[in-house]
Amino acid sequence: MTEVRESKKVWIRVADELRGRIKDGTYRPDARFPSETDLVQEFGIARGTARKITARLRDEGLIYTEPQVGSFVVPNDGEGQT
Amino acid sequence: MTEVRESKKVWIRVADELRGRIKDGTYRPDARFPSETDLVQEFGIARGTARKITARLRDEGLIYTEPQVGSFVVPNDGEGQT
DNA sequence: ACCCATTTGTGCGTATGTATA
DNA sequence: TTATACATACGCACAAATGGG
Repeated sequence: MTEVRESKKVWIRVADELRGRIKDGTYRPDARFPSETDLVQEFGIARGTARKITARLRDEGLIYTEPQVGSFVVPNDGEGQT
Repeated sequence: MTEVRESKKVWIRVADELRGRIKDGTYRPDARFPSETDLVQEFGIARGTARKITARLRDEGLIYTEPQVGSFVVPNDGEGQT
């Protein structure tokens, strides 16, 4: 045991990674954002943690969620707007 | 507290029961295996739990699943195969 | 071809138990 | 005690494919 996890919280690290993907265009506006299950599988985290992460990104206004449908990247690049 | 440690987990208990039915011949080779809904009703469990159980039995090679059709007991009891 | 019930696949919402730091 | 994290478990909703009439 005694694993360090880089002394950073898992949800913080994953959220940061996802935030980066949105900003660098890996996840484009209006495109589908990974489901909770997707995040669980890709990052090997618990579903509760995945929920916490999407909730956070939603709170930051980066994605929006449609219940029973999925989450999507918020349209609006965030720059070219006068 | 009331110590109740009968292998608590629901999915473990139900999976064990179903595994037994396959091995004792209650569910015969090639016969239809209960659908997720059937398991929900018979054992009073949630569908997610039923899915987890069928996934497990599938992983054990006891049943196989055809999407939109159902699950079936794998032919071959597993006895000596020359 | 069409409807309809069934069944699996998928996705989110919620709660509880356990373990760890 | 609290926060984090994972596993389990229940609920609800919708899509797509299959199969019987």
